[in-house]
Amino acid sequence: MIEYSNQTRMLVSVDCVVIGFDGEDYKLLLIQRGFEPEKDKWSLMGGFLQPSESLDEAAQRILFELTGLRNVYMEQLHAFSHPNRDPVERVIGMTYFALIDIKQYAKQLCDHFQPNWFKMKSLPALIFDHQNMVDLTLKQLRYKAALHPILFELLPKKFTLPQLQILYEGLYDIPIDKRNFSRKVLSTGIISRKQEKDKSKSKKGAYFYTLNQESYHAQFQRVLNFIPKNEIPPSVESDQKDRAVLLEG
Amino acid sequence: MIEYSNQTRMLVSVDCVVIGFDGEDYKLLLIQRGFEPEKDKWSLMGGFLQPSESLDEAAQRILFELTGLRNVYMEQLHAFSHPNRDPVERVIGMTYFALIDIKQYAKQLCDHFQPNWFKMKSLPALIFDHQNMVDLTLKQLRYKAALHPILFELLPKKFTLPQLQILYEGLYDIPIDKRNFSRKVLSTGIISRKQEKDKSKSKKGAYFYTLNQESYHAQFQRVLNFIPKNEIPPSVESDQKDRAVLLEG
DNA sequence: ACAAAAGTGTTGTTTCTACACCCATGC
DNA sequence: GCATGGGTGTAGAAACAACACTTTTGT
Repeated sequence: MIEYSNQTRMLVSVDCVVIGFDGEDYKLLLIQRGFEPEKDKWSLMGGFLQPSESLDEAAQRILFELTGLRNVYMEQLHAFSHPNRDPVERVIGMTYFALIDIKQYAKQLCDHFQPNWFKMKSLPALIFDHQNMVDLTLKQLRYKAALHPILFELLPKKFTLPQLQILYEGLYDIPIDKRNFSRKVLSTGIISRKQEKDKSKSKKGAYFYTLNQESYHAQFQRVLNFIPKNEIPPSVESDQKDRAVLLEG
Repeated sequence: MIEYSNQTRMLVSVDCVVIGFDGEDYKLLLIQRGFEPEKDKWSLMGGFLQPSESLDEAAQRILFELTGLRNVYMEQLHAFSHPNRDPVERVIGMTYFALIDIKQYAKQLCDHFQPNWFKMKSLPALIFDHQNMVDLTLKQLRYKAALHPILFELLPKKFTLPQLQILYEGLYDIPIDKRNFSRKVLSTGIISRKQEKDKSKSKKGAYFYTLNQESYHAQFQRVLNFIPKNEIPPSVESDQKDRAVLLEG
């Protein structure tokens, strides 16, 4: 048999929601769409799935082509499939999300396509249903980060406890008690303190920490509790796949 | 513009992992594939995405066509996309999973296609990558059920605490202390005791309970803890989307 | 009367939250 | 010397796990 008869074939796009954190705000990486329709409007990093690649491979390829980044934390999130989501023709939109160290990106920036960071709180209008993809990513991120140490993916190799705390406070838009927070994080053993201090933000300076890779991977499956239970946002439902894959370039 | 040029269109299939529980064992609903290749081999409930329907709609349609069931708990799980996963041609496999009350199904059984229940522990060989889909579903179910009261979807309207406990014990293959278990479950307020008892399994009889819909939906987002923390299987990673949608037929 | 399953309470341990002061430094 | 942000400890409350006996009733 050569093919299935009487069935409709359709395009499959991969759209990557690329999230960064600059120490203060969550940022989203957007690009100006290079072709019609909606040419020059802001869009997620996207492209069409090619015949010889899997979705994971396509997501990596697209991210690399548009940003120059590899070896980034990435997950398949959800398929958006409304028949008219793309006005041109039927396109199934597979959403992936990526968490990246924004400074790492600054180095490797491939600005041929001039992607741009926008503050998550003030995004421009996005094409098609891309805003839905972003919304779902944030929901997923809030859910997952409440249970697993995923946010470390957004930080540079060396980071401080105050930085980490701001990261969590920003995601849930809540204040967190620093004593309880540091006790919880340190008790897991996933980070270790360095001699060195970051003096850029205070006179006293804050100790740098680094991730313990082994402990990090071990803890990843465990259900943690960095966020006070009552603060886990009710909008966050359940659901999840398990696929925390560190895609390898 | 009429269509995107120079891009490859492909088939999209929807495959439903339909899970039931008969009071003792987890069961999987399989069907004998109706067309070549692999005709008459055991397969998940599947079909091709049609031009006018979304994936959610396709999943509902397929489940209904093959089993006669509507209004069933269903989630989009993951897209399987290896280029050669179907030997005939490129097909993107969208996996959904459904949890159903097996007795409800017995009533509404549409046996035109003769689907068959198999014990999860002794499945026949499945076509293509369907076993991977089942494996991922179980992983997801174990993860999610440890945090959210999702397993109630597998029980009939009226059920007993011993039944519920067997359901949890079976999923994780662990024994659970019935005193702690009942205290935890009851303290959430998601079920209420009826006068009536189930005397089919003991002389003394076990009280029937029913779900409190309001409380159930309210609790659904909360992170629960029916399973002792150390028993949450380490194989279960993180990841999830949030999409606990009760698809409406 | 006894076997089989259902139901229920207590205790010690751990984990959580709430909360306030001293420290180090650059200016 | 003082303002700024960084670091640390304790105590009361809540949640958890471990554990064993009594109840019901069909035979």
